[in-house]
Amino acid sequence: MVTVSTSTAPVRSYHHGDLRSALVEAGLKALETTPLNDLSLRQIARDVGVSATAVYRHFPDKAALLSALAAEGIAQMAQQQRDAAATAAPAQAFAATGRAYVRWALAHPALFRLVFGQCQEVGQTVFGDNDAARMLRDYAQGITGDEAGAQRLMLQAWSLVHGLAMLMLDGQLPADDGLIDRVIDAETLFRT
Amino acid sequence: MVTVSTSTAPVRSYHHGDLRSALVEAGLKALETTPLNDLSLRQIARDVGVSATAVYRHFPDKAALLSALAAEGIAQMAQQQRDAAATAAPAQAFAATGRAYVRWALAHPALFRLVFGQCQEVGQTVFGDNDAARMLRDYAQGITGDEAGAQRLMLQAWSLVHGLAMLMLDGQLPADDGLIDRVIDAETLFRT
DNA sequence: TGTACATCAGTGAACGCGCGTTCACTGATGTAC
DNA sequence: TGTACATCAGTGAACGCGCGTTCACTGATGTAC
Repeated sequence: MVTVSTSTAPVRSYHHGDLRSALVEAGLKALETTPLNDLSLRQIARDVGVSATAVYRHFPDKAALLSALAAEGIAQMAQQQRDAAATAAPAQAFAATGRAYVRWALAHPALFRLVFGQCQEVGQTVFGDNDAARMLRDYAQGITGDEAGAQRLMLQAWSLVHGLAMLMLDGQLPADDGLIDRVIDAETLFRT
Repeated sequence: MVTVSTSTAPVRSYHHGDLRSALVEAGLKALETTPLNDLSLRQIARDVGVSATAVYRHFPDKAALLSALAAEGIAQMAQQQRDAAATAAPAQAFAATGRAYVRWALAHPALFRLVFGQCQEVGQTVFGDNDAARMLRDYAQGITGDEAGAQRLMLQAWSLVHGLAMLMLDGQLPADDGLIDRVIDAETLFRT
């Protein structure tokens, strides 16, 4: 990350914008092992090999750095869902997207919490302006016919997968892949 | 709470066990307005009018105090669900229990998070040894016939209400009573 | 009924901790002449 | 091709904060004789 420098001069090995990316990358990496509440600006700076104050050249405050991490998380999650939908059989696409949601949450617990966490300025409405969401909406529309029914189906599906993810993350349910498949089951779920 | 004492002697106005109850009560009250992460042992002691160290006469550490709060929360929540199930028409009891789950979460956000939160030693498996859970299991059994189907239905229902509660608490969905009713709808949900 | 004593629920002072953030600074970089 | 200079991304020291917890203590209570 940081080139070795024999002088005591400030490290200038980052081109414009590079430290920002490095901080985001380090933050995401830290979230793989550190609970969200324990993630500190100082630790991220340390991981990158830079003073804590350097962060303030690129983010107005800690919340802004977390926002950047959340944005990255949302993008990653959406990508994974799109992939899952694309590789599944059409009739399975809806359920496959839901399973991808839960699997992503289990693979990135702290980032998942950050994305959906209380931080008002971060999460906003995660869905709605999203390719995956549009695809799901179309799918729901196709099942139910009417728009109100599609809206309801969307909310039920989102609640279901979000709740399953949370219960597993919090240790209320075993984080078991088979269990995910059983709960998110296109055959028995949301028949109309 | 604390009787006025003119001397500088330690306040001895609590009979045996009373300070413990007072601490739990103050903790629950604090959670009505304080986010879970901001709840401190010192603040609870201050609210009761007692030194922070006095807490250690009744709880080995902060986690134990939080455990006591969580236990109280679980009991309250179960009671509310039982009431909801009892007053609903039989065909509506399942859905009514789910709505009570979400409404309780919205009414006690921080306590809800504590109950289901990451704290391993606190939450354990919240359901399973619970009257309400047994009632729901019987109900699910009646709908599906087979045991595996009942198990699946339980998990789907729990995930749905838990997810809805979380999404509303985290500001991803409006905390709207009508929305709860629309999403947890016995007519359209979990048909078999 | 008095007295000696063990118990134990309180006390305030102190500890170390890591945090987010501010401050005045330094020195490499790029540009204008 | 040199030189003067503005810019700005870094620096380390310092700030105040509130926390959970430990410590030696104090003094009211209840009991045994």
